[in-house]
Amino acid sequence: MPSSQPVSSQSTSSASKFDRSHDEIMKAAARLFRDKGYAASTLRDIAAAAGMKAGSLYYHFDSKEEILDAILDAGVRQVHDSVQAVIREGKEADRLAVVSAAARTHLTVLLARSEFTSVNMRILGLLPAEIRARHLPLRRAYTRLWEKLLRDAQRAGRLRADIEIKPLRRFLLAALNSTVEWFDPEREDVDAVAERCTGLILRGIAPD
Amino acid sequence: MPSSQPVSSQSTSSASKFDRSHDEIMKAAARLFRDKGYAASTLRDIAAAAGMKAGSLYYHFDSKEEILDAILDAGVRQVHDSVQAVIREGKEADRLAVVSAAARTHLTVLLARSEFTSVNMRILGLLPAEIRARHLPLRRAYTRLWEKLLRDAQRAGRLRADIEIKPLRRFLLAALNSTVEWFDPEREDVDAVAERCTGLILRGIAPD
Amino acid sequence: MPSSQPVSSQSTSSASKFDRSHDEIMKAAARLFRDKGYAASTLRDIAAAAGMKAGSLYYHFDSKEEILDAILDAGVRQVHDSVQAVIREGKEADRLAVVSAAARTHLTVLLARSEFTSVNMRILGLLPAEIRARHLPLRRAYTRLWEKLLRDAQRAGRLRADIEIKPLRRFLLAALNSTVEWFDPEREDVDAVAERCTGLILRGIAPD
Amino acid sequence: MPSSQPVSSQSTSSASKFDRSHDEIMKAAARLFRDKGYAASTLRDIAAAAGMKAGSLYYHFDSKEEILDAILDAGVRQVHDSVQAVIREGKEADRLAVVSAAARTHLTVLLARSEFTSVNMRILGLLPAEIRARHLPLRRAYTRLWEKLLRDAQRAGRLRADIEIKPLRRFLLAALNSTVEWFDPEREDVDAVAERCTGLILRGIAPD
DNA sequence: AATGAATGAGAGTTCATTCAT
DNA sequence: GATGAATGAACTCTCATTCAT
Repeated sequence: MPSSQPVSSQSTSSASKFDRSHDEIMKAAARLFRDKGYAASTLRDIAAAAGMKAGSLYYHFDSKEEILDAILDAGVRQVHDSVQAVIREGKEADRLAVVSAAARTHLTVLLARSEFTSVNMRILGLLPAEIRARHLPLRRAYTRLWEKLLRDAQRAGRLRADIEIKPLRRFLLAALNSTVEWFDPEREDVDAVAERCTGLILRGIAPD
Repeated sequence: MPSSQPVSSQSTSSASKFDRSHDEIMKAAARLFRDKGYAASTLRDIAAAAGMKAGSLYYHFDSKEEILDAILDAGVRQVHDSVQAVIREGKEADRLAVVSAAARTHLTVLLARSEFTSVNMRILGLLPAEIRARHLPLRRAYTRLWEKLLRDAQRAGRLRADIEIKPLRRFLLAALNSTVEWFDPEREDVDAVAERCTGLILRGIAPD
Repeated sequence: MPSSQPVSSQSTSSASKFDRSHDEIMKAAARLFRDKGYAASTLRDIAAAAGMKAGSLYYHFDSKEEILDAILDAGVRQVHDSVQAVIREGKEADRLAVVSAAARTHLTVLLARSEFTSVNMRILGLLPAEIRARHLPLRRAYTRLWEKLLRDAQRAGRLRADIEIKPLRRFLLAALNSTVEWFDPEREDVDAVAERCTGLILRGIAPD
Repeated sequence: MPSSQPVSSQSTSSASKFDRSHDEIMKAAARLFRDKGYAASTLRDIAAAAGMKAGSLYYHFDSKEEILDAILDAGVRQVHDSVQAVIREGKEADRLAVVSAAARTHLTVLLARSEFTSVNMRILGLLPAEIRARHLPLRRAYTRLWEKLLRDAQRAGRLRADIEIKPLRRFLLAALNSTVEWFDPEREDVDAVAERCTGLILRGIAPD
């Protein structure tokens, strides 16, 4: 049962000590989950990375799984909301340009803005079915957002007509998410990567 | 120190008892590692899936890590050799057609032929740096194979001239590998998927 | 790398909970190691004897071997310091009387005062060379203490002149240590045993 | 229930393959038990040292414990018989000289002639009470042999009158056995060691 | 709000033992 | 006579979790 406690992306100084620790834990856990996976990340690791001892985590979360839930939840919410905003803003624009903008946004949130979104993309598929199931509804909402976007583009004649939407959406998002595997924020620029990726997705590799 | 004991893809009845058990263990472990990750897969799980008890695994492997090493090694070797063969056969053919064929082969091995290749693609990035390092040389050989293939195509004018090879290779392989996340062998046809993927990669989603 | 945390011989009520448990574990382990050997003593045995569960030992020690190290270290330190004190006090006394007093002290520490010293004497020789090597320096310091003591006595003409020091020291200490094999604190008096032993060592069994 | 299969001290070429393997196992096991203790010596180690595989041991012995029993048994029997022979030969001789000869013989068997005797001296005290109990009768026979020898010497006025026999026997044998801890056959001569030891035991360390 | 100290379940691993070949 | 292959029990060790302080 993922809940939607608003995760303060930047722990403002006005936030309570509780909220700050809460965020610290989630960020620390997210980084570990993303880098080593859920099972391989111990609560002692997480606590240490958050500047406390393992037992203290239980003041903020009821279990390791609850930390994971909070992270997964926040991660999907963040891309979803960001991409939805872009789509809304693009109401009048060229449909293909919106697809392109949405892809760029997805990549930006994934690679630069949220430590939570990348956790989703990287480890959700490896988690126990039971946990995954809890997060399906939210994921579905996001995939439906994309399928609608793509269907609109196709209807507007801005997408190759012979492409089936659902498989396309799957491939498209998976391809975007796969950047997580090799992207290194210290060596690369998110915008440049986004530009390249969308370019490839729109026009492919073959010469015209 | 990954070694290259040839893993008999199908345990023939002629193989010794040792070889059959050895293969059974590797396959069982590969399936579990791919589905739940390395840390979350227990030796008891693996043994049960291979039809034996946990202690018996040690007659065949010295440690859990050694099982992993054998799997990762076999997985890379298999795609590498398959794709290399395709490239060799395509000596005279159109360079872009060879890229397309290589992609199809990569996908086929990944999704249908080898239980070991998919383990690589799915969990290598989550493994401890120390383990990952052991398998880097082999991975490098495979990525170099692709980069050469792509560079040749570009020189032949069969690839958009403005694309940088290394980032392209990264995105291309990651995109192909991402199919592992959603591909369901019981509901989909590998060839159809390969066709769609290569189509998208070659020409993109935008209408001409 | 044996360290020298002072082991409180009697866990005073003023000691912290940690220190009390730490000592309890060392004492329990020492008794078991001495009676059954290192390999035959399980962590469950030790934990039970110390009033806790196996896993809890790891809050106090990093491994079974570390417990052993701490015990061996404490054991040698205790005889060494006790005997050294006796030698210092005997500065002015008859050299042979000091040897005799040192032997008595060695026996007293070994049989009555320290649960750690007897572990050394009984199982050190059976431990893996690697472990033994770690404790050699400390052992050496103790044997040198005795050799100096004996040499001084010989120079003072209080020891048969034809005896070689090193072999004597070896035989002497081994003979004293061998009492551990049969001494039963419930049936015998340490002082009486010490008296008999030193008598035999000084004058032998033959009538004058 | 220790049995008395005659252990061929030197595997004569006339011995059957069975007997040779049987002896090989006992010797290999004895060396390991003496050097590392019973619990720390694995059947795989023993088998390897005897030139076979673990499972093969069961063709010769029913269990690890049975190997131990055979070794302990043979060890005591050997010193017992050797010392008894010396005593018999010394019927007419000076009682103290016989004690001295017995000690020399004990040391020779212990350090040079039998790989089985030293096992007894080194690890019997660490074994489970249940095993130890099985070998008590034989040990008793040996200690009684010595006590009689010493009592005779004392009655003949060749032993200090104020010495109690039983404690003396305990100390004497333990002291002799303690040589096992430091004796190195490659660096020392058994006879020389025996000479020194008996000298010390007879006359002590103090000058006359 | 956090920690020190402990726990119990289960992890990877070892090993005496078995048995078909 | 001996081995290859397996087993089950028990080992050392890890970890999520608890709770008094």
